[in-house]
Amino acid sequence: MPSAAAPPSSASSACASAPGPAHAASSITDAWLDKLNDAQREAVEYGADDVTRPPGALLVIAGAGSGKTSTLAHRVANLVMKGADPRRLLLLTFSRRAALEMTQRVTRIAGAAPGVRAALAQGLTWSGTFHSVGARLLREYADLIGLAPTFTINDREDSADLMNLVRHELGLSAKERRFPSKSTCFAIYSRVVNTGASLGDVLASAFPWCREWEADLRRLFAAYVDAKQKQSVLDYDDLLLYWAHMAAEPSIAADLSGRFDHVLVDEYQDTNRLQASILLALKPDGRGLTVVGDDAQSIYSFRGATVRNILDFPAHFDPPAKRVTLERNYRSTQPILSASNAVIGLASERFTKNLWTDRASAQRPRLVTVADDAAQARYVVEQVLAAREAGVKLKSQAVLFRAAHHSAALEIELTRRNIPFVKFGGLKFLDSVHVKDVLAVLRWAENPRDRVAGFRVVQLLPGVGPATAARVLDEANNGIGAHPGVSPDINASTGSTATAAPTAGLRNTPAAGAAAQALAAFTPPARTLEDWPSFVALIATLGERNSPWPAEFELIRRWYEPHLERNHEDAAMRHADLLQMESIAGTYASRERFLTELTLDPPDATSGESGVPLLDEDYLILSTIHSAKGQEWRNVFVLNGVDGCIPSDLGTGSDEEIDEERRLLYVAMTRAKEDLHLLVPQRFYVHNQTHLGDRHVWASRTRFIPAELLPLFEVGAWPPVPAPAAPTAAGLAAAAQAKVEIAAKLRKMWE
DNA sequence: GCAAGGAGATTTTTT
DNA sequence: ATCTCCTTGC
Repeated sequence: MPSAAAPPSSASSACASAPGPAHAASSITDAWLDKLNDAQREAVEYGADDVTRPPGALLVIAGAGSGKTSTLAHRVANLVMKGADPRRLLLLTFSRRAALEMTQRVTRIAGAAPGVRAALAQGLTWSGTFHSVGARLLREYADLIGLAPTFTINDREDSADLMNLVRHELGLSAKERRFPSKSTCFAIYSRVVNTGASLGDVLASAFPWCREWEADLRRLFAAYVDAKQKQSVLDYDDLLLYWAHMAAEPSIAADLSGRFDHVLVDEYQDTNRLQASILLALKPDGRGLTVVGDDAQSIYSFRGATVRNILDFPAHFDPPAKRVTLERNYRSTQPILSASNAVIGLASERFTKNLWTDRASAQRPRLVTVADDAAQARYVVEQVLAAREAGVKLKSQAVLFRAAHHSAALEIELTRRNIPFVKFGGLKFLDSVHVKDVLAVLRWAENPRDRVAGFRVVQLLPGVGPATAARVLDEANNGIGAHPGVSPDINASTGSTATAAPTAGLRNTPAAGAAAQALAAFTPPARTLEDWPSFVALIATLGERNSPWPAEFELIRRWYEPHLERNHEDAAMRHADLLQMESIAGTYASRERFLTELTLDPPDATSGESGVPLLDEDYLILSTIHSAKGQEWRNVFVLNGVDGCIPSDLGTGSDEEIDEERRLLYVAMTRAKEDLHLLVPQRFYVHNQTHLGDRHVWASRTRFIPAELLPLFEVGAWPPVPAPAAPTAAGLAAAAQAKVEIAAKLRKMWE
């Protein structure tokens, strides 16, 4: 086994000293690979005979349910068995969930060889999302590229808030015609960064209604970048952008790419240009590079992901990348697969894979018409309970939907019936005000230049609004000064970071101390006087780092309590959240780790009113289709299979968008192993859509299942036997109409 | 001049 | 549930 003290860059010696596992493993190698089919085995063994000379690039096209994760895990395990140093493997996955699963599976698969298992357990350290790996590398190289090593990371909301601050400073909010909202501005900026396209092109293709603002937006983005650098703050895109520039910098590139012998990427169809450029910079000739993906499951183009990455991959290299296609599906029954294949077969762009399975079944996927949202919820609950009676755990059943709020009615029904569930996607625990407040205090303590955090924190005090907060922050900043290492060139493509003098990086203690002193000297408004001293004391304590890590969190929570109670009716519930967070905080090694990892890998589940179910408890899965990627369940329910939901009203602008919505339905359907239910509510309730108030919308079956596909489904209605008084479509329309009219009359009384 | 609270509109999907 | 605009009150 390689000695733990070996520096990462001394690969060959580490490998040479590790003949044990390779030899011990070879005797069992064949046996454990026998479970793989020919294509999988080809992908696993490609170029693995001699791990000291990594082979050219490998592209694995892996259809839904074709054992993609397992194949990737086997490949990693095989490389390690053949002597590759696990610490020199870079494993990039899409989500934290996927990263975790990968690590576990590799460990399990390699478990047959004890030496390998031990090597993996402590060695497979470079495994994570692009963003989290980027953050780690940037902290390591911060001094070399003029970043403060204590930089904090803004999530999307924080980034939009910063965009907003900058927008006000530039006076762009006071235009006669309304300027795009902060989140739109940020979305445009992010798209430019991630696609590598020009601002003009992005506006024309994705934000045509903002074209008139191009010049102002350009000014805004320049100021935004400037603000981030002055504040030592990075947004999500920066983690990739700085990484890409760093990897392209000759003085750093050799060291950076030299530390990884093999780079393996999962879900490659969901990467964007910027991520592809990082990979190419790390492995310019493709040696040691493996990417796995499925063009039919590309569902993140709204984030700049492009299928072209996967389609163009082989031709990037000379000789072209080796290509292996996995077409055998191990997950679903034949009827489910046939229906899914038919749906994706109607895409305007043809996909070449033809998934097959030998899992026969008489049960076709069900296409169930229900009256409305409420009936849909009742149907799901009854079917779920019936399946559980028959021995199917709640955990093996999932309900999938296009948009997070589509499950609202179902959540109410589940809560009413006391059925535990966990919801993935949509609003996060971290998005709630109280959690963000507390995190802002932490972030401000960690990085006193972080204006968004400070702005938020100071305004928690009664009597402090935007104007006073701005004055306080200006005072505090005067005491700190800009980070000396700021290199304005880093965002320019020609940026020469070589000139950026390495700095020791301002440790935040002096900066935070200076900020605290400025606060103490500040004269707050009269209404704030009472709360000021304890606030200053808190910031000073955090700045001096007088209390050890999780205790800091408790200090903040105790300080925050009165403000929480003053501002929120439901303080008790929110307080419980904070207590829960406090216990989570204890599981992180330091304040910095806690902040970084919470921002990059937020806990992605929220649960029903009854609180988070215990891990060993059984619970139903609710998930957006996006968050369901890579998962599988025995029974799957897809909600709202109607036009306007899938495809979403907002995603029907272009043919490409429609095809992406189609792939979304395909992804949803292919999650099911045994039983698939597609729900089609006839009537859809829209909230606050017009000034007339709420209204019902008549929906029709999704255009992705046209009449000619119906034979592939078991078509039916629920409840099966309509009650005698069941309203007709016309009756329902009349009722809906009457409701609106009565509501309007009642309002008229007071006009 | 500024903070605070209310009304009304608006909300896909995520690292 | 949140953002923005508007009014009221200090």
